[in-house]
Amino acid sequence: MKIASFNINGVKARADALGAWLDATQPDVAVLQEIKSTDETFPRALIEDRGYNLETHGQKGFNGVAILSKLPLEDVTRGLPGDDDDIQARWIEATVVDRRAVRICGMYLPNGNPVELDAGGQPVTGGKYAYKLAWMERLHARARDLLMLEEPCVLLGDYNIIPQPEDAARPEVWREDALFRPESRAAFRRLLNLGFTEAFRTRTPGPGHYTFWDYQAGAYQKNHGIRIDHILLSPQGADLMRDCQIDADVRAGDKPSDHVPIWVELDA
DNA sequence: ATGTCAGTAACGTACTGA
Repeated sequence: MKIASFNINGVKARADALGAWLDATQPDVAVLQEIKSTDETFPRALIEDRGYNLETHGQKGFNGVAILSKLPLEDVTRGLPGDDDDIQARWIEATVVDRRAVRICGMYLPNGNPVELDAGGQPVTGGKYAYKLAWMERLHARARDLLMLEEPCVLLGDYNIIPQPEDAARPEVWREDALFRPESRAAFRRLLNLGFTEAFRTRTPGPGHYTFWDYQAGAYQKNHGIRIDHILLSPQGADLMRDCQIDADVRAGDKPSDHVPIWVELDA
């Protein structure tokens, strides 16, 4: 079972690029982020005409996530638990059953910029950085509950976290950014420390592997990228891993997203 | 040195969020 994540930066603006990638890569399951579309205005035919089932969790103008799958999507839930007042569309879950049942959790983790800290160095309440860190607390709680099921589970998407200096071409540029601040990286480590495996790094160590390049200043041509899209596997999921790759060449296509897909192949 | 893009409100173009 090939399971992919792709921040497409606007599904309606990305019809050609998304269609071409689906045709070329043929994932069994894919999660999308930043669809920037409501459920009603999502271009469903783009997905369904290729034989995929589709579940969306959209929002007008920004954010928005979706899951598509060649097999049926079961037990679909929308929204990250833990804050009923949070209206941002950033989380969707579904179960896909082939030889094994796999729980798929697609996320668009908050960016968190600008970083606003008070005189004591604490994130300012109501600010975007505080929202990011609070969202990661809720993610930790959900991830802990999912681990207790002791089943193959995949948490994937745009984490908006640069885990280590080698995950940025120029880490010094990101030092004070919400994607690389110590609090953000510590929250990501706490997630891993629950017992999840970061799929890409079990197979490909070292610098130079990125999933995002800014549209500005020729970042892709200079390979000034960052690795912020990740796939985390529960222990039962990690047992099944066969491969994990970043489709970096997608960034060189026509009208590309600023992110590229990352995928994992499970023996499931 | 600078450099972009998608979507909104609204039909110009400034604004938001990345």
